[in-house]
Amino acid sequence: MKQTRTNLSDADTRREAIVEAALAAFAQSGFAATPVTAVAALAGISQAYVFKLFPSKEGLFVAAVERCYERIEETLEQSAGRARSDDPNAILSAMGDGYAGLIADRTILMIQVHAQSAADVPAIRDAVRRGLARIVRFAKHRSGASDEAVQSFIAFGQLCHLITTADVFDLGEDWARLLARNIRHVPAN
Amino acid sequence: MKQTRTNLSDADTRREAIVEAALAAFAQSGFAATPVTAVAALAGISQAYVFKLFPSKEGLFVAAVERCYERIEETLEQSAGRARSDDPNAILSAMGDGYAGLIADRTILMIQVHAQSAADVPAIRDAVRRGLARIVRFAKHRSGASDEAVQSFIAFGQLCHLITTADVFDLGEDWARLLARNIRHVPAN
DNA sequence: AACTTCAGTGAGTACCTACTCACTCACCAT
DNA sequence: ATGGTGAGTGAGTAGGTACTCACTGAAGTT
Repeated sequence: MKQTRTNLSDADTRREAIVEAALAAFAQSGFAATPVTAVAALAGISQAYVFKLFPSKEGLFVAAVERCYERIEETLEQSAGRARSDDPNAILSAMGDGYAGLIADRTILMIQVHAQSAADVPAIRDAVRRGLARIVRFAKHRSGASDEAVQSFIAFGQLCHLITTADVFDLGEDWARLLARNIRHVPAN
Repeated sequence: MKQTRTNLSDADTRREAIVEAALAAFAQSGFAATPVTAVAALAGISQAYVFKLFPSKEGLFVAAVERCYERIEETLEQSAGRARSDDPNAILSAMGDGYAGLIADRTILMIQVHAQSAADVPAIRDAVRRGLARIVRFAKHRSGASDEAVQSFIAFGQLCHLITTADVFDLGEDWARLLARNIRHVPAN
């Protein structure tokens, strides 16, 4: 029995730290190209202990993807509360602002891109589906916007991912300006 | 001197075959997770010879990405010719139809997704940029549509990629139908 | 003091993979 | 025949990486 702490046990604290490190590490190089040692080093522990707390590299990646979508939903929720009116489009727009801030450091954005790329692994594909389901449902019900508006919200989010991964912002060329027009972009300080 | 053939030399024929094999192999597992042996096996030659014709795995992948965007541009061009009217939106719509057919077998779609995921490699990021530039410029000038319409064309293309990688078509759930609404989808044969 | 529990690790194992190199073989010109 | 050229490969090398396991050490329990 462990009731000396009302907080998480030490192992759970570690698990948290590892997921956080996994977000950062996998965001950099993706699922296949990121060794578990990189995650362990970032978390400041041995690689062996990572495998004691997570069943496999795949399981660790799935945990990171889940955390990623949780954080997106939280962010949408908070920013929806900051909308100036109850107009569905105003709420969606506020969510867009919040999301732009969230992905400023690219971590959450790149995890999604890498997860999409690794979605041939069934467990990863399922995690992406569950995450998408959460976000789409939340955006729809919280904003009350039309299906078309929510779909467009997601579509332009994907465009934003593309622009960011290819570093098209601030490129100056005609096609680049066309793509990036009116896309919210918070530079990563 | 080699002028007994007006066609490609044998080495160039091989190069072609290898790029074709690379498209298929990399589309399956992505850049990092696809060994060059897989490409070689698919092309029916030894791995050593692949490295004689391409400088590195990275160079091979870049060649595949370039081929991918070439094929997209060709497809857009052909399908634009089939538009029923000169109305910009009709032309863009015809391009969308053509693209939906092109990505039916997922190869061209997945190469783009994997390239985006591997875009931290400078040469790959540049290939993506060049490809995007071609497509955006072509779509804009050939259709004569507004910047907004072209941007939307690309954004919904990205949404289509997401839906496809996560296998959301035919999922039946509310959020899945919302996302896939009016997205062209040609089932793979 | 003896025992249990649990966070944590060093040092493997077994396998994979990018890339190289010395070599073969078929064909052609002289 | 002889020698050159270019397609093509078998057999490496060097390094990386997912995952395992026997172990340590500290803290609590009895």
